[in-house]
Amino acid sequence: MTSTPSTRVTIKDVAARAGVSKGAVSLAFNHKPGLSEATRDRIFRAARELGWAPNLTARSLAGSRVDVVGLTVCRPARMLGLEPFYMEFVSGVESVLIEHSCSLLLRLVNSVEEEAGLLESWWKARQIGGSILVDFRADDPRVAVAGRLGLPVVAVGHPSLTGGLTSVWTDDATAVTEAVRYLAALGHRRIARVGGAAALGHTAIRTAAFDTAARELGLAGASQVATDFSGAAGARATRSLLTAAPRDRPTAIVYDNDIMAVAGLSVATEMGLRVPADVSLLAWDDSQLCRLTHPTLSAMSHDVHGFGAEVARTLFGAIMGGAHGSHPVPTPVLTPRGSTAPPKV
Amino acid sequence: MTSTPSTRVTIKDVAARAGVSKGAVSLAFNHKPGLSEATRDRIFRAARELGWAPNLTARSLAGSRVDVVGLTVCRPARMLGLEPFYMEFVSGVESVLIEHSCSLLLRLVNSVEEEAGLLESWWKARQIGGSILVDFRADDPRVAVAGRLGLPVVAVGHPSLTGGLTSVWTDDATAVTEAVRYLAALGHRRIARVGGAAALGHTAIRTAAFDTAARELGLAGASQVATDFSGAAGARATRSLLTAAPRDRPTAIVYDNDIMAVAGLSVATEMGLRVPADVSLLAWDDSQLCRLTHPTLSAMSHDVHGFGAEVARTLFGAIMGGAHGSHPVPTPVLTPRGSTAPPKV
DNA sequence: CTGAAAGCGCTTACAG
DNA sequence: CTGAAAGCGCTTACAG
Repeated sequence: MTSTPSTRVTIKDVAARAGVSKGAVSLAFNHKPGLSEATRDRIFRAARELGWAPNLTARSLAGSRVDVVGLTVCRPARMLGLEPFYMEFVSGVESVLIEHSCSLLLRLVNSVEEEAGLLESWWKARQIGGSILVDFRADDPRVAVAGRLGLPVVAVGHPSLTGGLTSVWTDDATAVTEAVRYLAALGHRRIARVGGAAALGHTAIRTAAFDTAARELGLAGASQVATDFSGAAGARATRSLLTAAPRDRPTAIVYDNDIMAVAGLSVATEMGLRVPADVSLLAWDDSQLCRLTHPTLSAMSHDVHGFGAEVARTLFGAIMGGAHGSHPVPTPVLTPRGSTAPPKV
Repeated sequence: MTSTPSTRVTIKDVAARAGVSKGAVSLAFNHKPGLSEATRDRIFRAARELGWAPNLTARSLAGSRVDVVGLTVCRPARMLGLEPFYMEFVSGVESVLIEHSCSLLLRLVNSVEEEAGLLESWWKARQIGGSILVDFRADDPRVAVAGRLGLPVVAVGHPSLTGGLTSVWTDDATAVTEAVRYLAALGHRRIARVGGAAALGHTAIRTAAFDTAARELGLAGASQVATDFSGAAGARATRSLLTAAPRDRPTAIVYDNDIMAVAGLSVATEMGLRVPADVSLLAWDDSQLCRLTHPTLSAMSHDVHGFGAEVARTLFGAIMGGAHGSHPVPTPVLTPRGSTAPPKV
């Protein structure tokens, strides 16, 4: 055991100890050809003995690549903690980053403008090699910024929102349609949707799809309301929907995430309505939360971890210069549980 | 508007445009004395016109500091998404980092050993200027690693767990004691605790405090069980507790987080028990989730965002070379809601 | 108050 | 298959 010297050991020390040049050490650690097996071994042994690892800062400066990818998230902090979606998404991203010894630079921001500015700073400061972009809005400023800078990105969102950037997306329109058809097939006619933040592109897509599906099925009693994704907003929306006269009241409600569905379930219970006998509830995203309620919540489920992994994989493609176009991931599928049933009328 | 040149602009270009040396530009951007107001202005104008920002990679190499702090989290990904605690904690950390233009490097890992190794890699690779350490275990290897490397850290955990590292901690023992006393004051004698992962130091502290409090109050029917913090485990533990014969069954249950309390509430409902008439439930951490259930959950509440902010502040102190010792943050306080009441016997 | 030079720790052609 | 040199974009003494 060699004790760690108090002064930092550098590539020079390793080269000296192995009896080679700095260049040779560099070749060995970057797995490049041009070294004999024996030399390579000597170098790695010397490095191990000295406890040396390449200084990634220096490597970035000298080379070109940066082993860090960015992720900015623009949602109120209080709400984020309650969206199981994000942490699962991040864990999926991480699972792929780790294979590339790459790290995730995370930042919570307050506006898309700030988000666009941060992207530019990070890129100009060479802090990131690429970035993941989520929560697209109409005319999102990040599209132009990424294009102008030549920043490698992967946009999480439908191609219609992400202006030609490389994208990975979920077919929300199809999923919403399936949700509505399922409830209609159970016999529901008055179906409501408690949607997410109206400013987000994917909310708009779901809203349009819901309208279309309701029209095609001739559902006169269909209605929608936008919220901010919070449990409190979901509760409020549900309360307002359920206080209508029984003959106008929806018999089924679809939610845009699962936290609002959980809140909606409480409201229904508190109002003395039985779920699913009096009202059916359908959640979205389907985290573990949906299996913790009573009754359990039916949901449109989604492999969020896998989604994150696919996004990371696509980003590496973009950084390497490949990966263009749009990459759909599997559409959320209906998972019926205890909160949906034919209406009892 | 100057269009952005396709080749990267550097400090040299800015210096040339402002008619000064690179050193002068450096002084200006680091807010160091030694430049006339006029020169400073010229430099900033030139930088703005060229759209230049310092390359942080080069700055780190040349200087000493690194504007990135690390955070490793060792919990199963699936569970993380459901712990509102983490995202709120991270958002608190971010709120302080932003003031220092500092970024957060996040990594999910699978073991403390991996965590300790990662810390060493990050530090040796000069990727971080310091790190936040959470979820301490008995004989945690990170204590030695941080000490040996001289890595500036702040350990989130009771001083008895963090081996002399600078620490920020919550007085869990006092909070547990308050929880037990409150339930006892309501008249409960058979109180159970559904704890978190046994391997974690703070779980051990809570377990010991619960035992002591129960003994001091002469609560013969007190019992505890360890879980993995997941809703599923919380549900299982609750079901097992509540299937006991009525005269042995606990009349109150304290949980180590709120997701398990939510799961416990469902189980009680599903078993036909009324909350709080038949059994009182007390959650921990108190995210928004506790206000979304029916009845709402009483909880030991905690400013998790503020906790994260304090941790980040302390870390900056440690990086600057100050900040030693242990820093307690406010103890969680009891927030009574609809899930606790005197036992109906 | 300012300029020229050395150096941070690597990588990358380019010679040998 | 290996070595010596230049350069990545900054900061920091050290002269002037």
